[in-house]
Amino acid sequence: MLQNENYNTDLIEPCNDECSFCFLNYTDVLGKNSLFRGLSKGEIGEIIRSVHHQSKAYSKGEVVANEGDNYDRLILIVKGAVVGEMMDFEGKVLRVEQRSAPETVAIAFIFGNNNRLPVTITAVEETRLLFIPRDDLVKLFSGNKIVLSNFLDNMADRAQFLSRHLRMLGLHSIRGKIAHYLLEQVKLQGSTDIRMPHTQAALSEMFGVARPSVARVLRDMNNASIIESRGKNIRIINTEELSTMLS
Amino acid sequence: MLQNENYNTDLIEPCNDECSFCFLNYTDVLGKNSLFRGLSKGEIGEIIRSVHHQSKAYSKGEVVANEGDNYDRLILIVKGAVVGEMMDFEGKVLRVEQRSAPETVAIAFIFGNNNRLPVTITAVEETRLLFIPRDDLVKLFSGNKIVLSNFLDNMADRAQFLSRHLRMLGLHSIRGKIAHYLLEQVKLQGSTDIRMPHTQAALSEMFGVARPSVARVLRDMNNASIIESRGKNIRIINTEELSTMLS
DNA sequence: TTCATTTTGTAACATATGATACATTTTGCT
DNA sequence: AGCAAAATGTATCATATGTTACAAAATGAA
Repeated sequence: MLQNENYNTDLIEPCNDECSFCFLNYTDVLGKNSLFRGLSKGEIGEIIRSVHHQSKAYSKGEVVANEGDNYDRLILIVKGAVVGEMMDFEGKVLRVEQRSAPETVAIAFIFGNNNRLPVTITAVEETRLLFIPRDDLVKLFSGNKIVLSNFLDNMADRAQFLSRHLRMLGLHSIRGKIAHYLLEQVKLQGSTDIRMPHTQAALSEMFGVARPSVARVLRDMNNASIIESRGKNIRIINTEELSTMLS
Repeated sequence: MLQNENYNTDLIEPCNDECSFCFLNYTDVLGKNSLFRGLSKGEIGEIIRSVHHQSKAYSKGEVVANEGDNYDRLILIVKGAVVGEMMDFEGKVLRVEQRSAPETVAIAFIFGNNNRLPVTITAVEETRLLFIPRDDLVKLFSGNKIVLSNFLDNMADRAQFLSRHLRMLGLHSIRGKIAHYLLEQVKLQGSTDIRMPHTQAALSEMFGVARPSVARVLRDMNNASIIESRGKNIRIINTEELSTMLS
């Protein structure tokens, strides 16, 4: 198992008072992070300046943190994207979520009585993360009701996401999962002509199924004239039929 | 679908200043709720007295709230137990969790941008619940750092639970799920001679599988001399073999 | 103790999905 | 444009699981 050599568990030293790197480079993207919604750039800059924090770059494929690691800090994505995955010892992967700048990472697990990371976090492209330790978060909450409120909203949104994922995994067959995914993409892309943003391998990891089984279901939907697919490009022909697969 | 006739969405009127019913009857059980860990009974009584709240009784089988309902209050179980389940339109059920006094209910979903209940909550025995609206919670947090800290821990614990459930549903076959359950019961009951606290029907709903399939896997484990089962009474014979099913 | 209800056990068959292997097509980099 | 790597497509067979029905055993209430 990869050792956590990049994820320092020691207290993070703050940048110096003139840390122009963080202030100048990150307040723009942090301003778009829902944790700071309702705050001005000046206020965000003041927050970054006043808390311990660390900025670190990761290359594509590099592990940020491992499943089971102690998790007691806030991670903000200021550039790039990461994926969170659960794995068993036989190499099977359950891909939970990909998060991109300017979002947070695994915000729901910072507190609690057994706050260990339930997923392995890996950079999927050149990525830069900003770390803020939990104690500094708590202080921040004391002094800033807006950040606390935003934090509670963020945690709740993550719990909602986990519940939806739970529902999809526990109530649907492969066909139901794929139908759900396609309908969601139709909604997101605003058209019945969509291009899947995930490979079939990624879909199989999201749904906990075998990759050739995903291909087979897509082919069967083709043959049943429910969709018309060419690789990642898919035209939905029978939206209602897809919907009935979700019942 | 059952109408939500018992779950008033109007602002909850507080008990009067001499609400002996709540103070005398509930501070004992509330004192055992992790939300109030670190507080004295006097402090808890003062909290209950100062927030809007409502107490309501439910009979066995009565629906407390439906999946999809707006969810903007704290529910504390002062007596009895409830179950949270997801359902599709064909009657398939995914049982997420049963919660008992003195625990909270669905604490992770009170805040957020789309705070709808992801489960239907039903009383599984004679049950009494205490409701506190979200706005009063927010005020409580302002004045009490301990309750805020406990609340964040509670939310994080629920997120951990959802993640473990997600992992179990997404990475394991039926055999893996049952093996996991049996090993967990061994741990909880402190013996390899256990009595399943759930019926096979309940297990099938927890795992999202068919009830006769649960029976078949248990029989197969019997035949393979991994367990020795008589109804709900199970003796684990080959703990290592069960463990390998979780890899 | 009795009895109705609930739970468990099981069979038979159908369907779904996994596993493995490999060919073909697409994509991204140089 | 070319080429290597990644992704998709597909076949075949095995295994897992669902469905339906019904019998037997266990449980809880009277």
